[in-house]
Amino acid sequence: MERDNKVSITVIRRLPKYYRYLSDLLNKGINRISSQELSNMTGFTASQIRQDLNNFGGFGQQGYGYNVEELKNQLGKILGLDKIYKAVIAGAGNLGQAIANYRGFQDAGFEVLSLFDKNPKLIGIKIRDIEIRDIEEMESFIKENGVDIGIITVPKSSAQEIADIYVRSGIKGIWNFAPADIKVPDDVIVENVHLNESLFALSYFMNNKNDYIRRD
Amino acid sequence: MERDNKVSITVIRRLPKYYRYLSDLLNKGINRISSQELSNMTGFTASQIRQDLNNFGGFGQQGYGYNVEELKNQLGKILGLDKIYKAVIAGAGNLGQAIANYRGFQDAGFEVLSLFDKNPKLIGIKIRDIEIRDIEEMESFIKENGVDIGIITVPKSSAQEIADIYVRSGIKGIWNFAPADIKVPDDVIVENVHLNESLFALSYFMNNKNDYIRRD
DNA sequence: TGCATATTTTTATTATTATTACCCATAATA
DNA sequence: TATTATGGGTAATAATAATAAAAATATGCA
Repeated sequence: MERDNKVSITVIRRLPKYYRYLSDLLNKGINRISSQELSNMTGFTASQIRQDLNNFGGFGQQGYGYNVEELKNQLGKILGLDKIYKAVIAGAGNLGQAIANYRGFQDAGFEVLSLFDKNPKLIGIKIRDIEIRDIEEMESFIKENGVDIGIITVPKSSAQEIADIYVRSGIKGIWNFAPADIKVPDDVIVENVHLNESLFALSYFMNNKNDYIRRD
Repeated sequence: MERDNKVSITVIRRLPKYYRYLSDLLNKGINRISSQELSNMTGFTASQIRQDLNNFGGFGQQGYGYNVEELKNQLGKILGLDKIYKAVIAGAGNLGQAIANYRGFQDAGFEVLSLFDKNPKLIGIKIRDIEIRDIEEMESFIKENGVDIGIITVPKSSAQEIADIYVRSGIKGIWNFAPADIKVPDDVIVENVHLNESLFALSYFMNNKNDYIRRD
């Protein structure tokens, strides 16, 4: 699916939100939606929504709006949610277990094959049928099973080390929860979830209610 | 600390990252840093860093750079990290426990006073001295203890219900992990952590390596 | 069925916002 | 004291979003 004009990251970051609302609509049995209605739901302007979607093709119909199911499927395809991803989690602490436990990711096509930890007390335990294995076995496990995504839920101090193992094993996507910026080759994608930064932003907004430009 | 010109959210979202790097530098005993060096570390341009910081005052010195400790303290004050916040967590599942367990938040001044859940099997258990209480007691607990921040780690279906309790109890800041957009009055700040959206974005980037404008 | 009118997307244009580049004053350094 | 480093401020550029105009479809009614 080649496109001439590259899409900006700000647009891409909105797509999952559209996708979520479309899923909700579909569950409610609604099969037709206008950009104006989507605007009311999401808080983005109707024109922005139309422009965002038009980056990827004309999914709408003048005078009609968008077909919910079709648009959801199209966005799913754009986001790559029509595929199955194999993932592993490095770090079987609370956060790693929380992710392993959450059914939502599996439903979206992200299957956690195994957790890994160095703590002998955790090794062998199963989280909802997902076994915790020795971190020493991780590299060979990834290679043998063709894992796509590596999740990092270890402490900051060993995050880079884990990232290096992932890269060595051929993983091309890393979901990083450690509060550190890890270094990887250009062809490996890192998506960070920096909870600290989110919490600090909340703190700022609470303390400076009128000193920033609000945009819902 | 009144300022004429409001600051954009994109700037504010970068501040916690600067703060993190400055903390790292301070821990390494480095007490002087230039915008160029910060640029090399963070990936933002030096010019952007200077402009971001200048929104809040001239913390640097021409010909010298920035004093790490002073800049860190100033950013901390701007972010509101010079205060102590009392927080509670609604939802004592894996994610709630993960947050309660993470020392980093406490070190930054965010103290979790209690977890709440409706599951009788969890009530009474302690996570690192933090007790899990019956969700029925949450409202009175918040009022009695003057809680500042409410964290939501319950399933999507009860997220709004919890938010309503928080609002009724007088909480002014909500950290929401449920994959839903909750509705609150204007004076209540909601900071969302939508893990689904982050994961979907990762999926997009993995599938469309050259179709978006990369900006580290 | 056919026409007039309401909707609603698409495309083009304009306005706003964000980022980068540049110059100058100041401080460090040798 | 000369040279280099560096941030602050301002101007220029680029990116993003909003607006307006245009085209296509649906809907209601005679």
